[in-house]
Amino acid sequence: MASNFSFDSLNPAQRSAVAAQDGPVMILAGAGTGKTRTVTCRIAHMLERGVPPQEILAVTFTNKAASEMRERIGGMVSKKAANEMTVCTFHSLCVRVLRGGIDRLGYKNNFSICSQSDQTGMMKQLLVRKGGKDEKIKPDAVLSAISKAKNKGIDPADIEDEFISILAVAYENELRAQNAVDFDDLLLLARKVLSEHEDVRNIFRARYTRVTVDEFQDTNALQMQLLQQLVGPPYHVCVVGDDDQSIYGWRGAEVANILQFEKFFPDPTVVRLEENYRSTLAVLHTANSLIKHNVGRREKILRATRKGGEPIRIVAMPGDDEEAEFIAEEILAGMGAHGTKWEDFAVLFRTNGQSRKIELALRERKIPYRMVGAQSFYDRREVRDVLAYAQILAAPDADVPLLRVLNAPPRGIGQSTAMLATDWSREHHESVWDALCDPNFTATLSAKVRASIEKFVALVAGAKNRIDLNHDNPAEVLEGLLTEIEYRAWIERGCKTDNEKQQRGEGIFMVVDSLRDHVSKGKSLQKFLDDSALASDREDDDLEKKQGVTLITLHASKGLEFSKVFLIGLEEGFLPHTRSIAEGTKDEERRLLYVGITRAQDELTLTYCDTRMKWGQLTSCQASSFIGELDDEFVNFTSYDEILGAEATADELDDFFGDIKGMLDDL
DNA sequence: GACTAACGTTTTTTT
DNA sequence: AACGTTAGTC
Repeated sequence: MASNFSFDSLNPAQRSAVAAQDGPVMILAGAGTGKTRTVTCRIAHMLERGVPPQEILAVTFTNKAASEMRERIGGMVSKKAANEMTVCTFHSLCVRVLRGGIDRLGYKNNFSICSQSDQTGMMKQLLVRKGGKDEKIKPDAVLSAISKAKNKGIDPADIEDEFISILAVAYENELRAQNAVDFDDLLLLARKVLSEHEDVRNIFRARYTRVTVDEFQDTNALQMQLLQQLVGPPYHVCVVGDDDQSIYGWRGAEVANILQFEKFFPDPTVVRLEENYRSTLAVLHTANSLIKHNVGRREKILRATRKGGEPIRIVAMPGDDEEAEFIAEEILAGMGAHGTKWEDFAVLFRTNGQSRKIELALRERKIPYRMVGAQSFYDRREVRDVLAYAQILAAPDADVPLLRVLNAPPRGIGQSTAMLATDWSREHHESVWDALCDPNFTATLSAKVRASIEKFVALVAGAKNRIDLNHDNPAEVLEGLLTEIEYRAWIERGCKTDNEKQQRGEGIFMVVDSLRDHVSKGKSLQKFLDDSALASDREDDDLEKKQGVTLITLHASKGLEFSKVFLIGLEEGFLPHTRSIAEGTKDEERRLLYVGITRAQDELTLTYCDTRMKWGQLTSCQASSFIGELDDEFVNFTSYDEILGAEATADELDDFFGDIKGMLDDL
């Protein structure tokens, strides 16, 4: 097989990772150590050795990562081989398992997947129904508790908190009644099918003889169990990750998977990639000095291949306004250097709310910028509506999407009617759709409402028949339906600005167009809905093609790199975040800062403020205790005033910063 | 059933 | 400060 990579381009550690082809392998890949290159080379080598591409499975965390990996391998070996491999997320792998085998667990094979917003909608209703109004608890909090329980293998009925348990049981019943599964169920049920049905398990074990898992530090307990079902002896499994970059513990990621890998697979070959090609020694030394404060990690020290570098600046700011001004001015000044591009700069922050002032300051100076992952495409109202229409065309029994569009646009079926229909459906153990179709139910309503319901039922049933019986193009049917109900006109009426009008119109168009695209590739409406439910919201090319300074949360920055990084708001309460201190997860906050620091290739500036506007109120802030943990060999302490040339003798400044450093050390 | 006014809330985010 | 939610009114 033709291949386009050579061992010569790899360092010894990377080479041994590529060479370790058999049995369990764990690659501990520190930040910037050429992880992706190593993994793709390893798979390319696998193909070169004659492993059939169909037998290779690579699991990633996001769809984006999956397509990137496929592309890179395609660049090294043949495109054909790359396309014959399975590269996907855990969840889409599970959909593959379940679309074929879920009937063994008593579900119908045309189950629908509950998205995040579907789940929240369902839980909101359950809270109302179960009298959760007085218990001041939010739907998302309940769902997160249920998710954690599911991941730990706890039965909903056995959840300790009684009220959560009641809700969890009701939630499970609700899903079951709608023949729907949530994201956790995908993993849970796939594991169940594989563990309880030897024939299914053997099919998959024979199908995939070589398994690679990327971003292994982000996997949860359930994903680990699934992996164990999927991989049998002789355990040709390779996991890649970095425990120091585990920042998703709050949503169930188990660092234990990587810390105790040998417990799950026997005698693994462990390879450490510690040679960093990304950052200067100054950046790396500072990052190392921070992460050393975490206990119970896989000991590894990143070595810089790039010596020296600009010192790290830690800048004290009087307030968040000055912080924003300062960064904007620094970017302008930095652009003076020859060959510098806007894309070289990134501003990293802990919470999305912190970006606002930065945005304003950049906009004032006409500095182009791109916000990563702020408003997700699939959270947009019109997108959710149109998808809901598509969902009920595929399966009208899905209550959540049905209720969503029942009166959007308004057609005389309001909340009270929706309530009656829901109650009726529960009493008769059927879906809301069934209730709407049931003359016994509609007979209980006023003639006016009955007429509205009949019209709606005819509308949906008609469209569905055109797809199912007539085999019309689902995209055209959906578009026709939207036109008929004048959906777009209704949405536009609710817009305040022309810009918003255009945005919403585009959203509608994009969903329909995406469906049309799927259909043209021979995929079903069902497949389109699966993909949409599992899609990462990073509305792909759009953001990547955008030019400008990057504004991004620390979480979203993992895996990226920038020449010049500003990390703002290094204050106690933000980083570490108040809530994480309460939850006792300060280690993870330290890793978060570590991830942020290691994004920088050349220059790094950390800032903190004395005061900050918080919820419309001026509050005073304290420098983050993490600052005191940084080794100061390559660190330059300074302040807004000093940089702006305020009067101060060198001695005074030394004393001042000596004091601050002393105070921080005492913390 | 639709519209408006007061109210309360506010970490990170993928599947 | 800004957003979404809810309660009250027409």
